[in-house]
Amino acid sequence: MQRIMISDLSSKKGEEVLIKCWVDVRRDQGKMVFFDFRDMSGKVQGVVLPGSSAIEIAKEVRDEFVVAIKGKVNERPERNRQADKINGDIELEVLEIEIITKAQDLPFALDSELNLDTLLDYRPYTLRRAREQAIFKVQHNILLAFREFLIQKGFKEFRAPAIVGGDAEGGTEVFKFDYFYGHTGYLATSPQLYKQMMVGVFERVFTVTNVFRAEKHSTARHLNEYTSLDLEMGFIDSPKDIMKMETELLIYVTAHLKKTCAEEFKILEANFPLIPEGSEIFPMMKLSEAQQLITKETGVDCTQEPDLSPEHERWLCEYSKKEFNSDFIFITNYPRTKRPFYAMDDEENDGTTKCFDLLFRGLELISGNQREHRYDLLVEKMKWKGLDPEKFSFYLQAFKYGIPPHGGLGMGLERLTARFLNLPNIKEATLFPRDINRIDKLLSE
RNA sequence: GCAGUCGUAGCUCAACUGGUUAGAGCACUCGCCUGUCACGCGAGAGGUUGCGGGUUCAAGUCCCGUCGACUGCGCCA
Repeated sequence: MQRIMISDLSSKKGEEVLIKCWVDVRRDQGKMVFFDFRDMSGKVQGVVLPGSSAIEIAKEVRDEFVVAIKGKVNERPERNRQADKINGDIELEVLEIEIITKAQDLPFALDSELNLDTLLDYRPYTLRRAREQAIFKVQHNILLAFREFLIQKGFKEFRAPAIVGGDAEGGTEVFKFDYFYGHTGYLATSPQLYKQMMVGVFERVFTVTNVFRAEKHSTARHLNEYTSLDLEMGFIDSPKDIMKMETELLIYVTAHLKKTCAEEFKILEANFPLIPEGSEIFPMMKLSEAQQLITKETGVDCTQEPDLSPEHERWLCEYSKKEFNSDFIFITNYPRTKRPFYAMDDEENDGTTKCFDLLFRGLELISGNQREHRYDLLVEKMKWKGLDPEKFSFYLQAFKYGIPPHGGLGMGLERLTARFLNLPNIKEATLFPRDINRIDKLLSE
C-alpha cells in the first residue's frame, strides 16, 4: 500500500489508507486511545477503538514516535466534529500501527512556553513547533519571492565566496585564520566587492549568502553569521533607481506572503506591513532633515551626530507610520565619514554620500548606495579612508577595464523575517544562530 | 566590551522583611477511565537552589568572585 499525505485524507472517506507520520499527541482513554498524527502536509486525529488489535502498540507509542498507520478514513460522529480545525470532520480509525522510530523521553511538550535559551539549546526538537515551522515557512517564502522578483527584472544569481583574502568594509571585526601560504584568510563580512565585479559581467546580479562578523556581541538584532540578500545593478542614474527597485521588491514580497502565509501570520499574531497605496518609492528623508525633525519634536538635539541611534530609528518609524501610513522609510545622505570607501560622494550635499538606509518597524533593514565607479576617484577615496589600494588590486581590475555607473544594497534576511513577524529577538528568525556565547553546543548529559 | 535584571525539579514558575523537611503545573512511572482533542482522576518518583568563597545561631534569600541568560547601549544588516 502506498503512503498518502494527511492533507489528502478528506478525499478518501470510507477508504483504507496508509499514512507515515509523527505522533503529535496521544490521549489514552483506557480502552480506547486517541492520537493527533502530523506529517509535512498537516494533522489528523486517529482513534484506536475498543477491542482493536492495535490497542497494545497504541499504549506503547509516545509523542514524537515515527509511525506507519494503516487505517480507515471515517466521518467523525456528529457531536465530536471540530469545525474550526483542518480535518476536524474526519478521523482515521487505526487498524494497524508500525513503530518506525521511537523517541526518547521528551524534555518538554512542543507547545510549552519556553525561554529563548531553551528554545535554542534544543533546536533540532523545538524547530518542530508549529510556531517555529511558521517562522521558517515565512522565511522560505521571503527568499522565494526575492529570487522570483529579481529574476523577472533580469537579475542573475551568483555565488559569492565565503573565504576571502581581505576585508571589504573595514568597518567591522573580521574572523581571521591561517591556512593559505603567504596570505591570511578571512571570512567574508559582505559579498560587496564581488557583486560589484559581477556588474561588469551581467549588469544586474544578486546573491543570497552567509556573511560573518566577529563582533563580540549578543544582542536582539545581531548575529555573528547571517544571511545577506544582496543586489547590484548597472547603468543607474542615481540611488533612487535602486530605492525604487527595492520598494517594488518589498511590495512584491509582501504580496507573495499575503498569498502564501496568511495562516502563519495568524499563528504568530503578526500583521502585514503598512505600505502607502500605489507607492513607487517609500517615504524618504535626508539624515539631516530627520535629525532636525527629531530635535524639533523631541527636544533632544541630535543634529551633530553622524548617525541615528536605535531609539531615534524607532522614533522615525513611528513618525512614518503616523505621517505616511508606511512601515518603511528611507533615510539618505549619511556623511562620507560613516560610509564605506565605495560609496559615491554627493556633490550637491556637502560631505554626504549617495547612500540610503531603509528602516522597517524600528530597525535598520537595508544599507545601500550608488558606488563610485570612476577608477581614480575610487582609489582616492580608499586612500582618504586609510586603506591601501594595493591590497584591493584584484577588485580594482573591474574598474580599470570599464564598469558602468552602478549601485546596490544588502539586507539581512533574519532581520527582515523578524520585523515581518514582530519577533522581539533576531535569533528566533535564525535556524541555528551564532553569537559570542552560542555555537551549536553539545548538551551536557 | 559596558550597564541593568536574572539564574530554584527535564520544562515553565512559586517560596513575605534571612527562620522547621524548598512547593505547584506540565512531562515521567504505576493504577483507573468507551468519544477525547492541552482528555480526566488517584498514587509515586524526581533538587548539593549555576559554581566557588564569605557574613550569620541560621542563607534559595545578604556580600564578594566566577560562569551563563535576558534586555539596553556601542557597532552594524
